[in-house]
Formats: sequence, C-alpha cells, structure tokens
Amino acid sequence: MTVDGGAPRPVAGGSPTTPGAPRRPAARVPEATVGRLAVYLRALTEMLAQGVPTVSSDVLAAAAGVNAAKLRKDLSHIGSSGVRGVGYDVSRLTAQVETVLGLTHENAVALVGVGNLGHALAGYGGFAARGFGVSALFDVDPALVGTVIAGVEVQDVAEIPDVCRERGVTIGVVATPAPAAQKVCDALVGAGVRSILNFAPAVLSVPDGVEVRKVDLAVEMQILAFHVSRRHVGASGATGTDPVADDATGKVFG
Amino acid sequence: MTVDGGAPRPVAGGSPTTPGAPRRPAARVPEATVGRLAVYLRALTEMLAQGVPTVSSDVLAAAAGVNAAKLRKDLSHIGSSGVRGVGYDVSRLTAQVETVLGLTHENAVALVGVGNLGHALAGYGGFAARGFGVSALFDVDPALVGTVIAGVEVQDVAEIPDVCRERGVTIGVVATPAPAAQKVCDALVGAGVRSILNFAPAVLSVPDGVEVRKVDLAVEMQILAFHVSRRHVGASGATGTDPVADDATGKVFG
DNA sequence: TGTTGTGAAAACCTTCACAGCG
DNA sequence: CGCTGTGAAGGTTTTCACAACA
Repeated sequence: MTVDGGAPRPVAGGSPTTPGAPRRPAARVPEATVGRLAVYLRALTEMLAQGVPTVSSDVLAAAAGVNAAKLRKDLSHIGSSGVRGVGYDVSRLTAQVETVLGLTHENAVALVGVGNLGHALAGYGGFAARGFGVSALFDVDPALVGTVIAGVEVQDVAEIPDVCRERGVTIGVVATPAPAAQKVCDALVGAGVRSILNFAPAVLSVPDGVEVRKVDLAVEMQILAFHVSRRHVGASGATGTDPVADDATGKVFG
Repeated sequence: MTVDGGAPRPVAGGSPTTPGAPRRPAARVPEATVGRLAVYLRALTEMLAQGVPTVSSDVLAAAAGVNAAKLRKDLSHIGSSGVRGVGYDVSRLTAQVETVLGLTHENAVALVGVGNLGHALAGYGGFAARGFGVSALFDVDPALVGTVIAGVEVQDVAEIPDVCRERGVTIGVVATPAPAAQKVCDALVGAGVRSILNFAPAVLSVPDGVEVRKVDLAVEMQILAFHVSRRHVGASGATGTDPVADDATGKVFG
C-alpha cells in the first residue's frame, strides 16, 4: 500500500516531449487510435473520390461517428499536419493514414476453414477491396480441397506451412469450428504468420509477438442482449431477485 | 446529426439502499466487463457439460484467456459469490452470468441482407445455438424474397416495421451493403428495435437509447496490417524454422 | 476569422497486493 | 493452508478548454 518503490517495471519511456523537434512521423500510436484510423480512412477515401480537397476535424469526425477532439488527438499521434483555420488536406491525410496502417504494401492473407462462414468471407468485398489479397485457402474437408473459391484453390490444411511461407502470408484468418482453431493457429504461427484474425469461438494461445484479434458473433449478440434486458426498467423484475434461486439448471444454453 | 457515440449518461438515481433486498446482485456493470462475461460463459458452459463442480478464478481465467485478478473484479461487479479457499460453483455462476446478460429469455433476431455474408450468418451456429432465434429475414432482392433459409422465409425489407413488431424482434442484424445500411437501420429503429449489430462498413446514426455494435472486417484487417508493418524486429527470414514452441498451454479442458 | 494541436482534468480500465475467510 | 473479494496504485483513453496560428 505504501509506495515503497513499486514494481520496477520499466515504463517504455522513450523520449519525452521534444519541444523544438521538426517533425516526428509516428512515435507510439495507442491501440484505440489504430482502430479508429481505419474508420477515418474509409471516410477519407470516400471524400477523395468525391473530390473534396480539405476537411475539418469537425466534418471528418462526424463522418466517422466520433468526437472531433478525439479525432484531433488521434491525428496528433501520427504526426498530423493540418492547417489551422482550414483543416486537413484530404489526399495528404489519406496517404498518411495508409502509411501508418501499413497499407502501402500488399498483405497476403491465408484463410483457413472454408465452411459456411469462411466461404462467405473469401468472397466478401472487405478482403480483396483494400489491398488484402486472399492468397491461400485451406480446409480439412476432402470434398472442399481442390475446389476454387474466388479464384483461389482450396488446399489441405497440411499444406499450411509450405504454402504460407512460399506465398509470404502475413495475416491468417481462422474460420474453423472451435475445436480445430488452436491447431490451425499453431500451424499458422509455425509458418511465420504473426497476425491472426480469429472467427472461431475459442481462445487462442499464441507465443509472444503474435497479435490475435477476435471476432465473436456470440459475444456480440450477448452484449446486445445485456443492453436489451437493461432497457426493461422494471427495476426489480429481472435482476432484482436472486438469480440462482430455482432456475439453476443451466438450460438456457442449448 | 452528429451521433457522437459517448453520451455522458449520468447515473440515473440508483437507489443505493434497498431495504427489502438483502443482496445486491448487480449494480452497474462496466462495458468492458460485459464483453468478457460472454467469454466466461462459454468456458463455464463447457465445464458444466463436463461435470466440473467448482472452478477457481485462476483456472477460469486461463480458460477465458484473461488475468485472474481481472476475472475476480469482473465477477465482483455482478455480485459474485465464490467460496474462499474453494472457488466458484460452476452451475451457480453460469446461471448468474446468464441472468446478467439477459439470456434467460429468448431474444428474437431480425437479419437484414441475405447476400453473401448474411446468408452465412443466418445459418451460422453462433446465432441459433445460443438462444438467439433468427425470427425474420429480409432483403431487397426480389430473387431472394420468398426463399427459405435456415427455416425462415425471406421477406421484403418493406415488411420490416410490421414483421418486427409482430414478432417482437429485439435485436437487429444489418448485413447489407454500406449504402443501404442507414435506411435499414432507420426501419429497424422505427420498428422498436433498440439493439443493432452492424456488419456493413458504414457508420450508423441512431437516436439516443439505441445500442449499435459494429463488426467491421476491413477495420480488423487494417489493425492487423498495422501490427504487421510494425513487426520488423530481427530475423524474419523465410527459412528461419521458427519453432512454434507448443507449450502445454492450450486447452484447460476438452 | 476559423481551426488545429495540446496540456490538463476526468473517466475508465487494469493490475497489484493483501486482508479476510472458509 | 488456498482462495476470494477489494482498496489502492498504475495505466490508458476520453474530454475539455484554450493558446497558437495560417
């Protein structure tokens, strides 16, 4: 409780404020900011297509669905260069955000699990559109191996190491059933993939240095369900009484 | 027009002392906690199925991929009742989490946009399996209207108001192309839907009191791309034979 | 003028460390 | 003993408000 020095975990100090520095392109971009940069980029791209030359933080923030102060703070983290009294040059800012996000080079994507969801993902515009080419597809099902989806042939999961290395895959997408997810993940990591997007309802264990992001349908639905039941301001209705009183059979989940 | 995500919701005069109720099951659950409760629930369900009677915060946390202290803090927010020296009763805790998440009653779901992705979602286990019945499907495409997917007939989007009201839809899923998303969203909100899961790459404007969650493939990919480009630390050789180092992490259960 | 960029404050979330209890 | 529950510390993110400036 007393301060007593505390754990000597060295804060990644870096360089404190550098007052007269000319320009620092990107020092340390907070995670929360990274997630929003992609949203800004979408709005910027649209504006660019429409020929809008400059945009103010107010307008861009509205288009992205965030607060203007937050947007400015975000841009300050990537070393933004707006013009006071005018705003941001759309094309310049677009290029800047793309650079920070690492979109200036192609990212080869491998998608594992070409079932119900995976099949849809392979054809989804979201992938191919923005410089993410689906370079490889994998599945265990012999009936699927050999078929061609979105112009890419499905291969056996046993090929993951070889094919991923050969094609320089940097991003892996796991769209398998939960029980297979960890094994597939291990194979991807073994092939040098260090960024994984996981659609399977399972927790993936990865070594340090591998980034995993999770898209979990059930979790999203349950979060919404929470808010639905919150809206019933009947006060003592749902949550007021002992939840475990008699209905403890756990039947709600199939 | 600015939707501005963060309405500073002042704590609506919560009655601090409720003399009649001896226990306070859930006061105010932080958003971050809600998102994790769903993950805990999945692990708990599996343990329940395996007949595990009790579980410690350590083990449950490992299964959910979080820190044990965080798990305990989360559970403290929902009025947890573990037993010191023993752990948590799995079936009791399961029921408690389900109650907090509002899973004790069915949630009727309407899915709009039965194209590539929407079609897959309609059949995805994540929906139907866990108490979220897909009660209605909608699309604009006349070729799709009238077809039956996963046992539900696709109806025209013009029917959204009537059908959603009639079937008591509480959660709407938007899986349309971006340009149609806002209109669809408005229709859902007009039909009384106050929780929306948005798969379209568009920012949705909703009135106060409506909860929108977004699943954005492109954003996820770009976040990963950011980390890929950031990972230029030593030896990324293609022939590097990176030992995957499969330690004994992984599955705590089944 | 109108707008950016940024300290500082506030809110939120995570982690630590240990008292308290079975 | 082992484990939970929690105050307090530490870290991150959001918001505010305004000086600086083309």
